Formats: sequence, structure tokens, C-alpha cells
Amino acid sequence: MRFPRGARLLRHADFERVYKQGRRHFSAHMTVFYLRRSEGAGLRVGFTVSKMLGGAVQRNRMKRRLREAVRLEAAWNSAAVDVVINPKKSVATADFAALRTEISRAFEVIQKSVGR
RNA sequence: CAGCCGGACCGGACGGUCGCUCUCGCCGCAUUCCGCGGCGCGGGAGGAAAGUCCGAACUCCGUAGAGCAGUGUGCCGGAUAACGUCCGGGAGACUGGCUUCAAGGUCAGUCGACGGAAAGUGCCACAGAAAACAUACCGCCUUCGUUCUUCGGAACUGGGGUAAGGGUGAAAAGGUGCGGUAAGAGCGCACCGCCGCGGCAGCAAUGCAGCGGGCAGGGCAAACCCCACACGGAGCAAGACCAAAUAGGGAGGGAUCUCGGGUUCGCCCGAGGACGUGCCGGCUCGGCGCGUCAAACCUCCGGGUAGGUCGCUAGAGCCGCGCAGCAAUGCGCGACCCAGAGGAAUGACCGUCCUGGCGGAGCAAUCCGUCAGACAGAAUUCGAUUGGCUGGCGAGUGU
RNA sequence: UGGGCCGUCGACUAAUGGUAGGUCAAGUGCCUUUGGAGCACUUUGUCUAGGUUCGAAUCCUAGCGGCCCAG
Repeated sequence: MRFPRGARLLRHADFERVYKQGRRHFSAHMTVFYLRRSEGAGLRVGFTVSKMLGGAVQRNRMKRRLREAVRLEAAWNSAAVDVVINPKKSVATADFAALRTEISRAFEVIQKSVGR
């Protein structure tokens, strides 16, 4: 499964829209925001890792691990949904298998809530 | 142990699968353009990219003048694009050895923000008589005065001399020795220190010896300050180009703020006021401007935001050799191309091995399990500075 | 990218270059039938390393940590 740039959420305006109008799903290592898009198709995922979570090394590591977990677990054939993941500090050190199961559960919830 | 030199050492090593990003090539889609997607070859974090602080490149803005601020640097010479960096040298300080009565000299090592205290101001607690145009507390002396006297001399709220001795302090108006004196004193002499003069050596800082002078007056400028020198401001979110949506800006008409003048009665010219505001990029003086002094409405015209493209990586580059130089470094020749993202590219998993810690088994070699393998990641570029680990040397000095 | 500020007992704060002080907290004792309150006493500190100075929390340099502002 690939995870190219086109499937990423990159625009500031998109992030703002998801935060303001979207729904939230909480879990142990992260908070997931999601919002159904009216146009286009397919899933788009973005990450927000603020400076409070550590230096550049820590933050880049969190993003890489999350990207890999999303690449392996996301439901790619879903409807047009924008997702933003806010990690917590434990993402840098947690077991990678736990991250995978958590991401997988989060997408199940999103599918149920948005799919209908 | 400090020190010096080196390191092609630091997400341990090798292999595999999947994925990310960039250049190039090919293919497909859209083809009105920007483009979107796939496949393949290749490139893809560090000595310090990070932090720090200083300097430069580059870019834009500014640049009539005078004065005052402000900031930084501060022995000398050199290197460099430049520096507060680097290299070399010299005063000076500290520690130890030798020498000397001592001061001092000399050798070795380490440090070395080091212009001016004879421009001015300020500070120097406690202690001490006195802490800065010096001073007489205890002492010491007395050729002075008075009193007493056993006529030897003794005493004093007395006068005078004295900076040798005591004591205080971080610091008390050169040091040591000899002479000298009533007691003392650079009062005299020798050596050392200091000041001045010219000489020699050196590019210079400075050093060396000589001559002359008995000798100037504390410390602090990493206190204010003075002197010399340097400094326009901002920073790749600089800046250039293209350019939505929405909102809004400017010009002219509409339409004379006041006074004066003119008038073809449309308005025009000159002077002035009030308010607001811009520049001389910190301030002042002084100066140069600009706008408004009715709104709706009508006509015409920029510019900018989101976003995109460029800037954006071949360079004060890196490696090797030679030459010049004590060195920093420079010059010459050869070879090489080595990241360019932009919500921001290096990750995940598997296997084998290495090193270390912990636990267990074993007499032991060893085996099993588990955890870990620095600091940290390009954000315009470059120079400088600030780590850990490790290998070698370790003469001399200290313990 | 540029600029500014701050680190003092466990907590909050003072201190012209000259003995680091106060409040609360903590501990011990007194008082009280007990607890609280009160009283007395005690403990503990200048972020780190160098330097200037006779003397540094203060001045200088370097490092560590934290906060804030502008675009």
C-alpha cells in the first residue's frame, strides 16, 4: 500500500476546516479529528505535531511512525474524508504494533460514523 | 592528572521486503494551459547540519547638513573576503627548582580582556592613630621650658624632633645591607627597583648596556569616564515575477476652509489658518514635504492577500600531490560533483552478527532471556566558536 | 529570522560590590484532656564553570534551563 503526497492533507485551510467543523475520536496515544468532504474522492490524512511535544528530532520521529502506521492500516477505499491526527508524547516511544492497532480501530470508527 | 597529536569513530555492522523525496529517461491520462498517475537508473543529513556569538556573501530600503547619543573593539606583527576568529612574538602574573642575608636573578611549566589612574567624578565595608593635597595612637629622642632633687638625675595634659620599631588592614609615601645620628630619615654609599636622556638591536610591541637624577606617590576603568578606531537599516518570512474569491484604495467630476486680488461669472492666482500625517530610520536643531477642511452618486485606474513560480544550491567547495612560510595560510597542478524540502523528504518489519548492562543456569569456558548502543537532524549560503568517545606520545613539571 | 527578560531555602519574595533577610511550609519543644491557634528554637539556598576585585547573589566571559515579544 502506498501513501503518496496526494493522499496527504497539506493546506492550512484544510486543517482549519477539519478542526472547526469536524468530529473527534480519542485514544491512548493520540486524538483523531475527521470530516466528510463534499467534493472529490478518497481519504486524506494530515498530522499536527506542535513544539510542545519536543525538539525537531522527536517531532519528526513521531510523524514518520504515524505515517508508516497509517500507510499500513488505513481504510483506503473509503469515502471522501479528511483526517487530522494529533499525537501525544508517548507516540515517540510506544510499541509500534500498539500504534497500528490503535490507528486501525480509529479508522473503523470513522467508517461507521461517516460511511452510512 | 594536566598537556600535545591523530581518528577514513559516534542512531553499531551486513543483507532482504515494503514505503517517502529529488534529478533524468520512458509510458499513460488530461490535453486550452498549470498538471495528474505509473515504471526504471541514480542521489538523499552532521562533525558538529544543532546551539552560540561574531564576521561576511547576497537582496531590498535609505543616503542635504550639523551636533549629541548608542554599540563594539583595545600590547605588537602577520593571515584572511571579513571578524571579537586564527598564527607568531613581547610585557606581565602564578607554581616549582637553583642561587642570594634579602630584594632580585635564572631555568622549566601554566596562564595571559594587556590603551589611559599626571583630565575629571565616584568607591575603598570591618579593623586601624591615620585610607589619600597623608597621618603622630603606642613608642623613640631632646641641645628647649617648668617643677623637684639625695646634684647622678627624675617627672610633665608642656614645647620640639622623628616614619627606624609595635599594632590594624587586601593595601600605610621604594626594598636589602652598611655607614650615619640625640633618636631617626635617600641623610650618605653599594646592589636592586623607579624616572629622564640619548645610543644600539628589532618592521613593531619591546629588549640591552650606558649616563644623569635621591625619587616622583595607593588601588579599582570586567565603576562612570577619557583617548583611538570601526559601525546607515533590515533580513531568504530578504527580494523578483504571475495572480483567485471577498473587502477596500487612488484620481477627476460632484464641490471655494478663511482672507485678498482678478474675472469671460465657469472659475483662476496669491497669502494664511486648523487638523492629520510622512521623511532626514535613536534624539535635537534645522529643514523638506503631503493630505483634508461636505456626503451620496458617476467615470477611469493601480496595488495587494490566499495560492503558484523563481531566489535554491558548483561553492572564499572537497580530495590528493608539489612549492613558499616557524605557523595561521597562500600559490600551482591533477581529480571529483557531494541533499535541496516547503504542514517540511531517511521510516517500518524480518534475519544473522558485534559491544555493554541486568536476571537465570553452570566449577568454569559458555549458554538462554531481556534491555540498550551519544548528542542531535538540513530550512539562503559560507567562515569562526562551543562536545563525547577512542588510539598514540607523555621528555620536562606537579601529586 | 530578529529582539528582550529571568534563574536566590521545599514555595513566594528582599538585599547602594561589604554578615544572604522575611513570610508560609517542615521538624523539635512548651501550652492544652486532645486537636487547632499561640509562643520559643532549629534545619535548608544565590543555576553551573572560569575570571576581575582585598572582597561577587550583584561586574565580565562561556555554558545550562525557562519565559516573553515582533514579522
